[in-house]
Amino acid sequence: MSEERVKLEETREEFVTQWGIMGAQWGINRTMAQIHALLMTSPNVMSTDEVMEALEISRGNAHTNLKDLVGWGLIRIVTKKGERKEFFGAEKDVWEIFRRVARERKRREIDPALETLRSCKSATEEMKSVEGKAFHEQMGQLEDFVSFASKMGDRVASMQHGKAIKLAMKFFG
Amino acid sequence: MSEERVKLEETREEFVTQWGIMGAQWGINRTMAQIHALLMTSPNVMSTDEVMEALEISRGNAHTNLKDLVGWGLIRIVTKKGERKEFFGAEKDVWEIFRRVARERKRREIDPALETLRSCKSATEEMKSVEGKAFHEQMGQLEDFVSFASKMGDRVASMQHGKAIKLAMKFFG
DNA sequence: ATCTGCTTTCAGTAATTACTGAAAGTTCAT
DNA sequence: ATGAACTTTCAGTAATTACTGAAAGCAGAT
Repeated sequence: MSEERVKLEETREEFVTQWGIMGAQWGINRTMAQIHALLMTSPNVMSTDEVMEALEISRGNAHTNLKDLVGWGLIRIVTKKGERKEFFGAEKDVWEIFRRVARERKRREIDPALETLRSCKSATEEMKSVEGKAFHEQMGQLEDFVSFASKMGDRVASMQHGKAIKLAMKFFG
Repeated sequence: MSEERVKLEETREEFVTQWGIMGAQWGINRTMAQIHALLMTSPNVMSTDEVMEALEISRGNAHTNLKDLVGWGLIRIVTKKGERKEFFGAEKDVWEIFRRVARERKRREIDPALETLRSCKSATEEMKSVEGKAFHEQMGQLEDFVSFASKMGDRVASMQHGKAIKLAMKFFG
């Protein structure tokens, strides 16, 4: 039985590591992704000190990344009565995780990018040269695509899990 | 008329900068994204030296990132007859860009991550403890979601632009 | 007012990632 | 074989990003 414990912990570490790598590839800081993985697979909420110990990181690092994760809406602060310290628990439902990430990335990254595309498009609105027209056209296509994808994302992210599944079925069927 | 040139170049720089920022946020190296932006908005193919000059970067840097972009299928090498040197031209169709990025990210990042999820899932297959079962279940949900999303991506990416638009219309309609 | 237990900040440092530039490699023409 | 015109590599360096740990801040208990 304790053998099982050991194997579980090993497996969990494998997962934490891989989730960290994946996060890094997608522009999320490695530690943040690892903390997320840790909490996602923790049966109980964890304190800052527990996170520090599990990942062998400093208090400052743990603190910053925990608060960032709260900012992304991926974990929540839990206070136990009688205890002064904060505990953290992760959202475990994958669909909900997806929705929150989608929403935040849109807000933080897509919207500003769209702003630039629009500005570049309108700055070249009246141009007469072939180059100017081509550039304007290219900006228009990018803007259309990005804003379209963004709207799609919104739509999907605001659906209930069940509805999304149904829609997906149509797709494959 | 030359005033227009100046404004166009300024605007193009704005775009190159923003595309670089966006790339960085999505885990792509800034310079690579900037070169991509530059070539996407260039009426003609460009040589390594022209890219170096336009972005004020070294030969090594230009070379590495140009070749990486070729690896992603986002730009192609063009050789002019009589000329020995290589020129580079970007795919400009946004749908095609999307398809290629989707395909590459799947191959490079999603598939390996899925591999780990499956391995973690099967390593905890037979566990009897509550923690073991919960972990196994969580891996299963993640695997289902990731592989589902990946399949969806495949599907969309292998569609013709027109078909995708139709599908999207159903969606909004 | 002071202490205790915790959270937050941040200057300094470490680790990682990206870039430079020069040298080596390649290819083709003579 | 030699050289010209390019491409490729890579050791060294710079820039960026992430982390540490100690100090400061804060809130409730005494």
